[in-house]
Amino acid sequence: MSLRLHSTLTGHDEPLVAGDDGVVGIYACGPTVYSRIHIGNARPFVVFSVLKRYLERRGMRARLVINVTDVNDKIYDAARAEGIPSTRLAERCTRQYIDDTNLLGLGRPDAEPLVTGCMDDIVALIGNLVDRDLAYAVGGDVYFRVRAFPAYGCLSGRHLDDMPDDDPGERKEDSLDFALWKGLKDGEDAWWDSPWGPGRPGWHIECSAMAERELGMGFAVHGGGIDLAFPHHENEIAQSEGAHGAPFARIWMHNEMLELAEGKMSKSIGNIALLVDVVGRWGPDTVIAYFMQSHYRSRLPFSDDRLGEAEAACRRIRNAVRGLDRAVGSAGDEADPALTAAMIDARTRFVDCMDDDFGTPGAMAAVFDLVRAINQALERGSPPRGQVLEVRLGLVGLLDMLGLAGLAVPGAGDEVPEDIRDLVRRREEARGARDFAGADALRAEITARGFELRDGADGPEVVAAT
RNA sequence: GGCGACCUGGCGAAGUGGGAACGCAUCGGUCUGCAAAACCGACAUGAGUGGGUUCGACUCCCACGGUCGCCUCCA
Repeated sequence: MSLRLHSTLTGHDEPLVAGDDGVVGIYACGPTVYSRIHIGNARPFVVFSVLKRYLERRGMRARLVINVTDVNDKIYDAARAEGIPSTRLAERCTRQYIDDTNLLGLGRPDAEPLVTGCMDDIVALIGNLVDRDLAYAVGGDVYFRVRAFPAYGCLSGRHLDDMPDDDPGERKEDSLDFALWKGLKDGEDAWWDSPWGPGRPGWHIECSAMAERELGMGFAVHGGGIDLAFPHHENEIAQSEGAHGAPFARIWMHNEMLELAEGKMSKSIGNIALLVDVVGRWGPDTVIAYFMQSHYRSRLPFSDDRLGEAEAACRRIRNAVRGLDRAVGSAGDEADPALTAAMIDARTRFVDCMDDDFGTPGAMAAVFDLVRAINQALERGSPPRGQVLEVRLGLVGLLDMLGLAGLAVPGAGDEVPEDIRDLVRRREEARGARDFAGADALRAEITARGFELRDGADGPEVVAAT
């Protein structure tokens, strides 16, 4: 069974196949760096990072490329508003983007090209298109001649005849044509030389150039938010396939948008929640679980309630791991066959779901079924140490494929300070003396300090309140 | 106006032409000095509405209603 992914290009699930070098090349459009990224921007980062992770855990080789757009009108505007050079703003925001996404603990992409670092590739690609008469220079700008590329519209299902036929303005031959190179204008403080004069690349050409440079033509997966399908990805196809006469990307994988009560989250609307704030408040595991519990092609409501549910779900998994860790010490000697069966069943269902268009919700469901089986087994008796360790390893293996292995790691919050331990001891003494009023006062004190007391059969347990 | 998606229990959310996963919440139980936490169990005779195809549809087709996205910057 191989992994299949839904492609926007065909409207169907397509088999994922590695390139000739055995590597699955994945390119995802990254952020434009003019402010901190919001939680919506994080969705493709999480989706494609976890996709790569899953492929590698399944023994495939994958190369993930997520670019950084560090030249753009919005960067000029934001820098002007701040009164600093646009290059400085872009550098600062790029660093923040790296810092913020690092908080997720999903690792870095294999390559994160900057537009400013690929100017030669971009100029060469534009030159190629001009040579082929697919582009024309006029007054310092260069435009792509859309009607000269017959397949235009193949990705978004649009037909040229349906497109609005506006006034093309003074420079463009046709209103549909889009800019490959924008000549330097007043107020722009960063520019590059080109055969057509000083200026900067258009928004779409950069991704064509960077994807080809990092992955070659005909790579496996090109991704990004569904809102980029048109015109951005449509234009990328026109540029790259126009220049080479060869397929650009085989599967176009688009994630849906985050949704708020007021509509989708967008910098333009201003209803944003910054990734750094969301992760800071809920922690990386909750944020990743929040994404993984819905399918990447579904719109996903964003709210405190949703994150709160994800947190509760994470807690359920953490508790099962804690249960296993406790069971290692009190192990019996009779293996629990139902537990082993549940382990195998969960792994099979997990992989089936993941292979079917990256079905992370079904994969999560498989994890929860295993969690219940673990809890039931531990309630029934004490499985032997070997089985406990095997199941723990299996569970962590599944979590790791989703980027959630952190749920099995005792967090820093689990380290209980000595003064708290002392309060617990004093409460136990009070309880032993049947001084329940004193015991309850001490419990309130522990709670007030941000810890949660859990009385169990083996005595009290203290964990950091979440 | 053009293109497209979606409508599943209180909420979120999957899969599937023939038993409607999973999570949250709720309720019942176990545990406890009492709680909390944790765990266990229960929880949609039904999938926006109306037709059609089929032995049989939530799952396919059509219509209607509703929600939303793209068509301009957007993950």
